[in-house]
Amino acid sequence: MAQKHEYLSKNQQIVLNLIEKAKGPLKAYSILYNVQKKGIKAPLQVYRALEKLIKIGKIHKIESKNAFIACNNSECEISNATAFSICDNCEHVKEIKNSKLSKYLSNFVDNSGMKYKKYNLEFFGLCKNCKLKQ
Amino acid sequence: MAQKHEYLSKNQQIVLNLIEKAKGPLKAYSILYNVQKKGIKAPLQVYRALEKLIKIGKIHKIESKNAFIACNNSECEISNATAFSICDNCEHVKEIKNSKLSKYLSNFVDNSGMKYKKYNLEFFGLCKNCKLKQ
DNA sequence: CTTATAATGTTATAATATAACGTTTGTTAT
DNA sequence: ATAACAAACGTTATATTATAACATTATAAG
Repeated sequence: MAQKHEYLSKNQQIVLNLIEKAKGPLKAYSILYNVQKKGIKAPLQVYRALEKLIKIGKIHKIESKNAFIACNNSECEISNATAFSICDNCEHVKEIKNSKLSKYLSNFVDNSGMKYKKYNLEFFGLCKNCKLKQ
Repeated sequence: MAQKHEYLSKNQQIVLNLIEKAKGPLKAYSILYNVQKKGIKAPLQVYRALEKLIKIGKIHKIESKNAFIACNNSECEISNATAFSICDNCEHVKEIKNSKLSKYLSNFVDNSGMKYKKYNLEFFGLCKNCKLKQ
C-alpha cells in the first residue's frame, strides 16, 4: 500500500539531507563527491536516490541545468507541477509558488482539447541582484 | 549587424534540413549518424550547428529529453518562449501554439515583482492516440 | 586589403546517466 | 514466524550527452 509519509532509505536520506542544506541546485556528481564520506561510492547510488526523491516530490530536477533542488512548495507533494525562475547571470534558481499560475497551467487545455496532468516550467531572466549590478 | 534573415552555413543547413524533415525531436548523436554521409564527422560540428539554430529560433531543445525539434511557430522568430506537449507513453512531442498561453506567460510577474524575458514549458500527459489505446 | 567575426575540422576528454548482475533488506499476507 | 514479493543496495562496466583546446578557413564590414 502506498503510504502518505514515505520512509526514506539510508541513501535517500543522505542525498536528501545534502540537497536540503544546499542553497541552490546540485549536480549529481557534485552530490556524489559530497556523500562519499557517508559511504555512497557510485553514481548509480546517487541517481537511484534522486529518482525516488523526485518521484515522491521531495526534490525537483532543473532540466535545463541537469541539477536537483529541494522542493520548497508544500502544495506539490506529488510533484507534477513545477515552476522555477533561473537567473541568466548568477544562475540562482528559485521555485515559484504562485497559485494563480499553477491553477492556470493545471487547467490549461490546448487547441486540440488536450489536458495535461504534469508540467515543468522554467523562467529565465535577471534576478534582482544581478539587475542592479548591470 | 544582426540580420533579419540569417544565412545559414553549410553545416547549419545540413542539420536544420534533417531536423525539419524529422517527425519528432532528434538527439544530437542521432543527428550525427544521419549527417555523416554529408561530411559532418564530429559531435562538435553538430552541437555548434544546433547552438546557432537554437539562437536564431529555427529549432528548440526539448530539455527533458535532450532532443531537438524544428520550430513550427511563426511567432517565435527569436526563440524566447516555448511550450511543448510530450506524451508520456509514445513520447510524441508537439509545440503548443496558443496565444493566450504565451501572453499569459510572457506577462507573468512573480510574487517578488520579477518579470521574465524567456521561458520554457513542457507539459506531460497522454496524447489522444495513446489515451484511446488504454 | 585588412581587420574582425563566425564557422570549420580535429582530437581528446569531461560530464551526465544507465545496463546488468547478484545480494540484502523491508513489507505483506498467510 | 515464514514464505513471497518488492524495494533498495553495491559494484563494475559502459552508454550517452556535451565541451575544451587548438589550428585553420571562410565571410562580412570598414
